[in-house]
Amino acid sequence: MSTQLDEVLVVIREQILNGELKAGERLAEIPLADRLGVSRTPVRHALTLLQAEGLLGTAGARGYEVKRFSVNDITDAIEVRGALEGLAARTVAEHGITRRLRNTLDECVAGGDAILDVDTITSDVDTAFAKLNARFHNAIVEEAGNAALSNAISLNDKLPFAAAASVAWEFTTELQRRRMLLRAQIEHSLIRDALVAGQGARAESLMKEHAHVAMDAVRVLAREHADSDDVVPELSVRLRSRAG
Amino acid sequence: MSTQLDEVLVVIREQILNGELKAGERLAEIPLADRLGVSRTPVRHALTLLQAEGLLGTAGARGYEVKRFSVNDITDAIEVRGALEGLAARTVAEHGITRRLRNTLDECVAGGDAILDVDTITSDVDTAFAKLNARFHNAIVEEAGNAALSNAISLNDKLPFAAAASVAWEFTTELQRRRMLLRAQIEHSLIRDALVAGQGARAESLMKEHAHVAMDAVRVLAREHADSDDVVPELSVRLRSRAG
DNA sequence: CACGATTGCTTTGGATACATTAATTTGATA
DNA sequence: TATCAAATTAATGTATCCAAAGCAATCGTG
Repeated sequence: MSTQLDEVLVVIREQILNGELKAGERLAEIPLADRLGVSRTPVRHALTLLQAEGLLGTAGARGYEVKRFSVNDITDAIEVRGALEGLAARTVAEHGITRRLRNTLDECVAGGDAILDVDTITSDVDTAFAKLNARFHNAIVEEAGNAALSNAISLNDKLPFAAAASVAWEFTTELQRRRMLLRAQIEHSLIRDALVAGQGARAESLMKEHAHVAMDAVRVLAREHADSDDVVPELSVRLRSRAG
Repeated sequence: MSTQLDEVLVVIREQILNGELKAGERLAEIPLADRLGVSRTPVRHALTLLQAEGLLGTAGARGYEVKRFSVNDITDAIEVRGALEGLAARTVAEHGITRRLRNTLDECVAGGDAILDVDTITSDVDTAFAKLNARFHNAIVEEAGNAALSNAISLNDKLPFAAAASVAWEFTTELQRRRMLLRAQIEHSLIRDALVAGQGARAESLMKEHAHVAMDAVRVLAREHADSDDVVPELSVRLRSRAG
């Protein structure tokens, strides 16, 4: 069962991502509440939470405004994810991988091989790969069993395009898509190997390097907007909708 | 000017840390609001934020409860800080240290030398050192200029004893205190050197290792409670009050 | 004509009242 | 006596109302 607060939270997040709420735009409670058809109460609540998430900043002495995100802001957030997931990978390797995680990772790697064994990388393919990718990353983080780490990652994942689930991009050429997915798949396989072998330092550095797949993808997609703030809507239209 | 929400937030945080609100205790809005002399509105607001901070968990389908923190939870959070500050240090080293940061770090190191050049480490000494320590760490993180990173660190710092400012402990012996502070001071000096020399990998690994000072301190202080949950109040009485 | 102050309007923060949902207790039946 | 169901109670979620704090605009004065 979903409360109004949750819905408002989700809707505002989406509207920030798809550019319906523009960067720098001031968010007043009353217009928002009217537009969403609820009272000010859940809206106010949502705004403070979104500020805590880093999607909103304070607008002067009064009210909030949508934060601007440049390409650098996005790649910075992805690098943070790399550092955190790197710690997760090292922890898992040092504690010894469990049978359960081993199975999950094997499934993800095998599934990735199966998905990518096609002639042309259609948009369905990278949508499917995105799911596997998210499962792979989440499994490792959970297995680390570090609550503070999970906390930090889930906060970071709320920033635009920082989440590991954001791999499914609308690349312009099929070659780009293929190369990025193959690279990710190979790295997944290596990370699994390092975890199985208990190679903590190697797992960590592989995972940090692995974040560069997403960083490079963002840079390629946003090349022409490198210095501009507010590339979020631009990138959003190129992020395949992965509903369900 | 401080709003009611901010005050309530601070008060509840403190009461969780000093054990006035016990781990596992269920937090209902009305009693809390009564006790704090405000309405339910700011209390509800604060509770959701504290949940986002990781200090509260959900109690079944309804309401919140104070999270339990074991020694491992605390050291885990400190290790997360190490990973994040490690990234900050590497970033700063790779971008090249600014004159401004260089000055700040030099001041912190020199200040630490001066503070520690005494016959006996009184409790005032480590209180003073804690201030310098916080300044040292904050300066590096800020200089990295990564908003997502700052975000993640400030979230993590809200977990019990995870913040770099939590170095001032009530150790039982003067020898323990001296050894810990000297170790921290030496590492600060090395980190500064690595940053100045542009040695990114070294700065990162030094910073990660540096977090182990705090981890070790927590373990020593909480040795007798290693397995118990809810060591937070126990540690809190041993954390020197650093008001001002 | 310009600058400042006062007044009025807009907007946010807080409290209270109302509705809705979960939990607990009591009663009835097996 | 135990279990299940229904009803009552308690607590949460939402809306509206009230007060206080900014911001703007207009009017007055220098």
